[in-house]
Amino acid sequence: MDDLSPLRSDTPGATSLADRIAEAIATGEYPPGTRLDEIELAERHGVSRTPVREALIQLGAAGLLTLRPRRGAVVTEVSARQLMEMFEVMAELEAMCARLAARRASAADQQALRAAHLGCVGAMQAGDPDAYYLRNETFHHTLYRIAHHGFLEQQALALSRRLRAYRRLQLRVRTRLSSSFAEHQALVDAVCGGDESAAAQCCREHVSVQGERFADLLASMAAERRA
Amino acid sequence: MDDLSPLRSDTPGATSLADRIAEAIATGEYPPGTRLDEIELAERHGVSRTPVREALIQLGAAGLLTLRPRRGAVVTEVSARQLMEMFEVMAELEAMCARLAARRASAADQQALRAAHLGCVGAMQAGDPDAYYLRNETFHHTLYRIAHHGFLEQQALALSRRLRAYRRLQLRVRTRLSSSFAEHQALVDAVCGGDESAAAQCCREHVSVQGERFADLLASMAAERRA
DNA sequence: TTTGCCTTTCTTGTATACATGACGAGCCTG
DNA sequence: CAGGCTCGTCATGTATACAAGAAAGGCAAA
Repeated sequence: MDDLSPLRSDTPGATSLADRIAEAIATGEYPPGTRLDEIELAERHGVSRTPVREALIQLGAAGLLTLRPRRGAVVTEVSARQLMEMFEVMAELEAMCARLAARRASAADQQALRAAHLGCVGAMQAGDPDAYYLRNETFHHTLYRIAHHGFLEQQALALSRRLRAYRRLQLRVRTRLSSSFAEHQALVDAVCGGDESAAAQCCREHVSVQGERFADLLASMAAERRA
Repeated sequence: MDDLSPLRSDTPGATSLADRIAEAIATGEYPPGTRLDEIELAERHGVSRTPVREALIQLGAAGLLTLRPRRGAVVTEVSARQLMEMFEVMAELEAMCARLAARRASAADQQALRAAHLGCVGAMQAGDPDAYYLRNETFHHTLYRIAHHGFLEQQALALSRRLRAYRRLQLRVRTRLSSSFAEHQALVDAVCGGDESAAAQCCREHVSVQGERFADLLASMAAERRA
């Protein structure tokens, strides 16, 4: 579990209130459009409204919540179009990571990427979607890290967090897993082979495909929710 | 003046407290490393500590401030390396904007970009650095807008805000103005000519050059400050 | 019955009081 | 005299009280 925002808590064990709420959003406990009541959150977490408000503001700044003055906080609803756009930017950031990784990754870095990829494969073969979700996240985070570009890593992680709830929905689409594998494999090969443009292109396609699938899924879910 | 974060205030005239503090950071009133005292800010703005804290948290999430628990908020200090990295990501985002703009910009959009460019030229010829700073900002914001990609525009604006204080320092480097002009001109031509890759490449170079110059400047300023 | 206004209630926004941890000054000791 | 420890002071973190706007429900009039 990665913590929210650069201002990381001093005590590694204790996750911040904002993190816990973000986690609840990511897991779908608070679906998009859910209105978050400050008092309820305060009681649930055993604190007063003040820290709750501060957490909500943080999440609002991160884009996970939409705060309307005097009207409370709701989990940000993103349209299919917006989601596509977010995935497009994510693709570009990851492509930049891939390009840099192909150029800069050390042998150990390459090994880490391969290991993360194998983790995905294992989870896929075990047919464990939850494990795959986590392994896949690790794989992408590994890519960000081995680009050796601190700020880019931060930005990629931030956007990745914001898309987390939607990425989780990917688990429902069974066919995505195997095709995702092939795409990861190509990326690993390109990065380890030092082929910058191939790595970048791989990434763009991989994430873009995800974006399209998610947009479809979201649209169908929205229809489902209305029914 | 653009407002901070997607949660924009309801009353257009009234700038939020966070915006005012951000402005003070951008203008250099609070240089990097400055410690912001909650009580002092509260008194200065005629409010209590609560809204001040909320503003600080917002700015912390945006990256302008670094909040350490129990140790207060300081204006984020970025190293020359970090600054370079931020400009590199900015370049990539702008390149994406340029690529999209070259593909999607309408005649009116192209006209708007040309107009913004002429504004820069006018300010440059008038020898008014402050005006140039504003016109230049408008030019870039216009580019973001005519890419017709809402989320990308948001991201670009956010990073642009974060770099604002450093962009302002550009004014000191006299020679930047004229070379900046040529770069802008090339970008305008590429976008209006619909040449995606040329537009993107232009942007990357333009912003990267800025990044390098700023890194130099920052290093010299840091040395100056220590003396 | 429906529509518009008013009132009521509830939530958010702000202020203030209190608790707690950090930093520094001063003292004691080696 | 130097170094470390302790205590005091102050800023931050949290809780609570109060103010004010928004939404919902009821009442009256058409």
